[in-house]
Formats: sequence, C-alpha cells, structure tokens
Amino acid sequence: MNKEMLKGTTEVMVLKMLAQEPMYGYGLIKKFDILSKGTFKFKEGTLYPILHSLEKNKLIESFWEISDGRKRKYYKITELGLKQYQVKEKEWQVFSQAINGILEI
Amino acid sequence: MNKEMLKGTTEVMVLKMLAQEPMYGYGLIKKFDILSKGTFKFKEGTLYPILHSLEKNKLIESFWEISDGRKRKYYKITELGLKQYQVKEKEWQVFSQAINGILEI
DNA sequence: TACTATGCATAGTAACACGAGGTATATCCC
DNA sequence: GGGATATACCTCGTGTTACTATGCATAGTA
Repeated sequence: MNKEMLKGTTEVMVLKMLAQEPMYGYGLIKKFDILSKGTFKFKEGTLYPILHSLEKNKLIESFWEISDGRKRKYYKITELGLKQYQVKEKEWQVFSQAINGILEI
Repeated sequence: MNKEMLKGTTEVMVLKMLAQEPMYGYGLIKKFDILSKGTFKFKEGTLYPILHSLEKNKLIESFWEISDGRKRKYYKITELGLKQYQVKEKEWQVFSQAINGILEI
C-alpha cells in the first residue's frame, strides 16, 4: 500500500471508530487491520500521536480501565469530535469523488 | 480542502491526464481545476517538481513546442508510465474502497 | 505604460506517517 | 520456574510530500 495516500484520512477513521464505541489504542490497530482486510496496517508510532493530538483538541477523551485483567487507556469521542467527524467525512466524500471524476473520464 | 488528503494521489492523476494527451504544466493546473470543479487547486510549487520527478523516472517525456505563439514544455506519457499508471490506479481503488468500508459501517 | 494572465522554475517550510527504540505485564509452553 | 510471545503504552528522529514565497520572462489588454 502506498502509505502517502493515508495522509489526512487517519483522523477521520479514528473518529469514526470512536464514534461507534470507546476503544483503546492497541485495539484500534487490530480493528483497523481486520476492517480494512489488511489494507491498513496502522503503526503505533502513527496512531498514538494522533490519539494524543485529538485529545489535546478536545475531540476525544481518555480514561483508564481494567478489562480482561489488563490496564487499558480507552478513548471516547466528544460532542465536538462528532461534529468534526461529520465535517471530515464530507471532506473525504468530496475529495474521493473528485479523484474518481478525474480517473474515470 | 484538506491538502493532506492529496498526498500520494497527485502522481496518478498527472499520469492519467498525460495518458489522455500530451499537456504542459500550466495547462494541467487549469485542467485539474476545471475537472475537479475547484476541489483541487494544484499549485505550481507542487506540480512542476512532480513533473520533473516523473520525467527523471522515465514515466513521462518532455518536448518544447510553440503553440498559440507561446513556448510551452509539453509532457507525454511513456510505456513505462502507462504501466505505472495502471498499478497506481488499482492502488487508489483498493485504498478508497477500504476507507469507504470503514466509514460506511 | 501598467497590469493581468500565462508559463517556467526552485529554495525553504510545515505536516504527516513511519521506523526504531524503550518500558511493562499477562499468557502459554517447556 | 523460565523463556518466548502477545499485549499495551509511549516518544524521538527521519523521510516524504505539498505548499508558500519568490524569481524570471512574455503576451494580451486597459
């Protein structure tokens, strides 16, 4: 996979996942792998900084929780995050349709 | 428009345009603007380096020509460029469908 | 003549994902 | 018990990419 294509789309996908249910970082990595059928292999060096950035911007919130006998840092989306998600999702639609418009002349 | 989403998709779009017909840089910028209905505003600082890079990698070839009383540097796609285009186009399809799969759960 | 659009080019900058490295704990098998 | 593996968190430095800003030149227009 051309990793450069990912740029700018990671945030919207993370927000989407957290809009479904609270999740922790490592779990997100595994889930992305499964949902994308291996197309995306999010690396920890990619995902964790994004989560910290989203939290800093109040789009998500974190809380520690013990589940399955393990300490995990869960993130949940905020109201602001939900709004931002809708904006970003629309951006993706406009963007991808514009590309398809050019590639399918 | 989130400029980051562009990353990795510019090359395939340039190759597609040049697969249609030989074009010169400035003309490509105008054509992208029209075809994408303003979604893409390719800047000269973006496009010219890409054209030079593609030429260096033998994916396109350049030739100077005078048309409309102006000296223009035209680029045409090579056989190698056509093959590369098909690879990149497939990559885009896989990529965008994977994103859509996640965003449309 | 001054301004705008056309047409080429590049040096420096910012944003982003990644590779590589670190720490710690739970589970499984020998 | 001990070692390997998977889980789970984190960060620093690097490379890639598109953009900003700038420069140069010419044709058309007011």
